[in-house]
Amino acid sequence: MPDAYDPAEYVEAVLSTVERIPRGRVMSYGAIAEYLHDRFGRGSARRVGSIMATYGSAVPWHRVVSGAGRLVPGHEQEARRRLVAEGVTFRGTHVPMVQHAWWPEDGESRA
DNA sequence: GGGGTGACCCAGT
DNA sequence: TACTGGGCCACCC
Repeated sequence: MPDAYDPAEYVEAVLSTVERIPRGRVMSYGAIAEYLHDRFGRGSARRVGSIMATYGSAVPWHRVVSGAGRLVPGHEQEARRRLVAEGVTFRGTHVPMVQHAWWPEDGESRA
């Protein structure tokens, strides 16, 4: 398909995806990149991280963690506080992804 | 146009 | 379990 790819649109997609993460669930940068890659044909975990660093403040950024379940660098305390309040369990300093990982098409009765 | 950088990820040691 | 190296891709000098 032709290049109908619009950078601003990709940013919107990332933010809107993060907003859809339910309370008590988390998504990794790589998962978001992979999910959006199906529609945009582009994108990488690094790009998602970069976008979150710039525009993340407008969305539930604490629900986005690394693939290994580590919290956002520089905001670990804040992120942990919010996640615990939402019922997320911790194993040491990281989130057990196998238990809390979420996927857009899963658990959401699509509108 | 070229090179450094980053809220990443995976495999190998 | 923790660290390292290579790959990745868009952004910013």
